[in-house]
Amino acid sequence: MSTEKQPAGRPRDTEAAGAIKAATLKLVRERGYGKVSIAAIAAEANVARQTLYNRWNTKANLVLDAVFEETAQYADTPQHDPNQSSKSQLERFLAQVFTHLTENGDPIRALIAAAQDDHAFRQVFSERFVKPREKMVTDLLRNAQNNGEIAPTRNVEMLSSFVHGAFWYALLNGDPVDNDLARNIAGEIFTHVPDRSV
Amino acid sequence: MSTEKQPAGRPRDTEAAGAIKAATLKLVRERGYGKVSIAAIAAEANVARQTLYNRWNTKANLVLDAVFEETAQYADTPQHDPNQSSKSQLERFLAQVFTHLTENGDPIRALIAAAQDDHAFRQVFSERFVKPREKMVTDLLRNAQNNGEIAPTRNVEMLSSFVHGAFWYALLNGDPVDNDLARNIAGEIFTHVPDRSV
Amino acid sequence: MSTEKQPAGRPRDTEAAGAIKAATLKLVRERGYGKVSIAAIAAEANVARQTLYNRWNTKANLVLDAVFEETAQYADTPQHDPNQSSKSQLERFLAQVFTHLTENGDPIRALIAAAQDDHAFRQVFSERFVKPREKMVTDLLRNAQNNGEIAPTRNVEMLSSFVHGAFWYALLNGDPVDNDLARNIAGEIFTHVPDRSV
Amino acid sequence: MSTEKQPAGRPRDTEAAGAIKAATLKLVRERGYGKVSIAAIAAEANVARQTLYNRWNTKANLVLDAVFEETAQYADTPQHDPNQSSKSQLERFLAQVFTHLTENGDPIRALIAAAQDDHAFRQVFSERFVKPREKMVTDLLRNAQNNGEIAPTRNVEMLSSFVHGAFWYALLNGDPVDNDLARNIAGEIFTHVPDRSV
DNA sequence: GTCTAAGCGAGACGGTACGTCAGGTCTTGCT
DNA sequence: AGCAAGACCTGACGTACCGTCTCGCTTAGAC
Repeated sequence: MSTEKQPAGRPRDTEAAGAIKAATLKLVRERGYGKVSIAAIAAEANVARQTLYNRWNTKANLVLDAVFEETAQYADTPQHDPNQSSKSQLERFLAQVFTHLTENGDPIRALIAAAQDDHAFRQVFSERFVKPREKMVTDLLRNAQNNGEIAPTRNVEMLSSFVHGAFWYALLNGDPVDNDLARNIAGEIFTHVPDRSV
Repeated sequence: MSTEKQPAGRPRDTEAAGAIKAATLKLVRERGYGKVSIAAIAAEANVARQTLYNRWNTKANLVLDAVFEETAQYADTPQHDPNQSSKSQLERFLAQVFTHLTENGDPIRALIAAAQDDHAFRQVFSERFVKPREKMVTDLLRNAQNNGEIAPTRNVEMLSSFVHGAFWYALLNGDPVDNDLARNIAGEIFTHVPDRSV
Repeated sequence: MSTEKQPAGRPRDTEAAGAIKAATLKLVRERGYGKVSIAAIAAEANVARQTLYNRWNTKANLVLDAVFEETAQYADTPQHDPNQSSKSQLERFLAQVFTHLTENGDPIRALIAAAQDDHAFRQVFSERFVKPREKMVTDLLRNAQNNGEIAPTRNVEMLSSFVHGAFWYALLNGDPVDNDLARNIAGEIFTHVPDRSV
Repeated sequence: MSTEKQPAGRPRDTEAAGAIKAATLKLVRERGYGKVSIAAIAAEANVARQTLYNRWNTKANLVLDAVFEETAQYADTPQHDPNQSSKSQLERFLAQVFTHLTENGDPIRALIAAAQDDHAFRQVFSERFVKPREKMVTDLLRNAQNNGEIAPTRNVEMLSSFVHGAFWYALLNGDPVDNDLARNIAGEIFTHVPDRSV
């Protein structure tokens, strides 16, 4: 039972949005963000150029939406599993993220790049994409801290920054973002645990 | 007596290159990378557009050169000073880098952005800009490890990644890159080893 | 008691047509034909764009109707008045037409312009607007010829052409279309009368 | 020996202007003014769209130039020939003009139409196209008046208006503009003076 | 009193053209 | 051979209209 009344006028083509996002991801993956024109996306989606402008005011916002949709599934907070060490949970979470990141590396790097040129877009990108992912890791680490897997003196926010920073750094510098990296990050974040005595 | 024979024809205007780089930095700082056209740079430098193309094939390369020149002074490996803890050395080094980074935030973020769209440029940028800076930190940390300020089991490369990743992450997300960040990074990297000397 | 059966469905809004025509004339007079969009007319008339398309298939046809309505009153054949010379009758008729023409100069010039681009419209425009007015003058002149006010050898159709041509020419070239012109035209058409002997 | 110094920079492609004008005339004749886009002209002329914008700011101005060039040859004042009656000279002049007019009817009607929407353009069109032609006829008629072929009481300007008006009227209403019209116009202008020489 | 048919307001849609802007190349005369 | 100047080709941009369409709602006569 929907309480939302349909607005006046012809309703938006329900398939268009999907087709456009799909076309966007496809082309950006194939050619790279900078080499994809809005006209090309519209053509690929079999949609008028204006239709696209009706919904997104910017290529960056469009790509953000497209990637975001693809990505939404990975945005669920990883379940806390008392049978697994936090280290292993982090590693598995990162591995999963990295898989997606490797597939969509180009669009995502393009988004980060686009965000550098447009303050407003950076806000949105941060709000919708960056912060939620950061929070997941922070939560996981805080949990670990509560469990004693991380020393109480550590700054979890900074550790979370280390985690994200490490793979952003790799991603943006063209270094591989893979299972090895996931293992190394997790290993180094939790490595100090034995150091409890110090 | 120069051993280099002057090539035929009019020699290059020795002042042009400097004027162009200065104009580039000025405009990019004022308007942001994406809103500066090559024509605008040439005009600002009182130089023909072609003169610019004679020297750089790309806006990105030009900005890279411009920033690089400004930046060269900060690229010296920090001297190892046995009277200071490595933690304190790292913090001071980062603080110094961050000062420069804050001034030139926009051009540098633009460079990182530009690198995402152009593989070749990413190589050059990495080679000339990223790797040298990374090495300084890695060296510093390795030194600390040799001194016992970092446990021998730690992965210094990954720690270095953490350091750089952390401020890239902050930089690219519009978070402040300041002395606080420097302190926090250094603090968290060296957290398990009390800062004896201070 | 109307013999026309009302067709099924909701009847047309009786006020819409009038409002649209009024809005059309208003806007065309204010901005000029070329700078008025159909959407603007619909907005001005507080009517949906489609309502407009339900009644006219073309901006030109709409303007034609709008001007035609305004103009219908001037389309009555001037009464033959035996107490006035034909010359004076022509002059008065032209003066009357010119007054209206000066008020509605822009829409009418726009109609003539529009007619140049669209053969079908030119037909309609000619049939509904041009020919009737031409006939009035031709009739007046023929009458004058019968009265001996114009030599029997003259070609009245061509003279009528001269009359209309003269003020079209003035109208389209931005020259004033006023009482002076009316007097001059009438004067020159009837000037040869004394020449009867030749 | 040209005193004009070449301006700095790459000189304009000398062939481009001609090619563009030729393409313009060709397309306008084929499709009609309203159905020719600037892009189509550029394509037909094998020239970049921008090149066209570099030289003309408006389709109307471009067509004006194109037609004007084609037309310049007809702009010479007809020589006064004492062996021919002015009536016959006028008829021959009109016949010549009408031939050109029939060939280029569409572009010229389009120019007249375009002039109705744009005040500035109407000025230019009048100055460069209309007035010179009007003057030729006026001169011819004045000459005839001096010769006694037209009564001294006649208003030559108005007669000239009749001549031009008559064929504009025919042209704009889709009536034929041919030798018959030329003969009729000349005949009616000179009607009261027997054409002695013929 | 429902049913059916059409008009209406609103606004999305596929198109076409517009004028602008930027990038990178080229072609002049001058230095 | 470099330089200033500027034209050229290319291609993308965002905007404006056009004429058509598709909704929900309204307004009538027909059943």
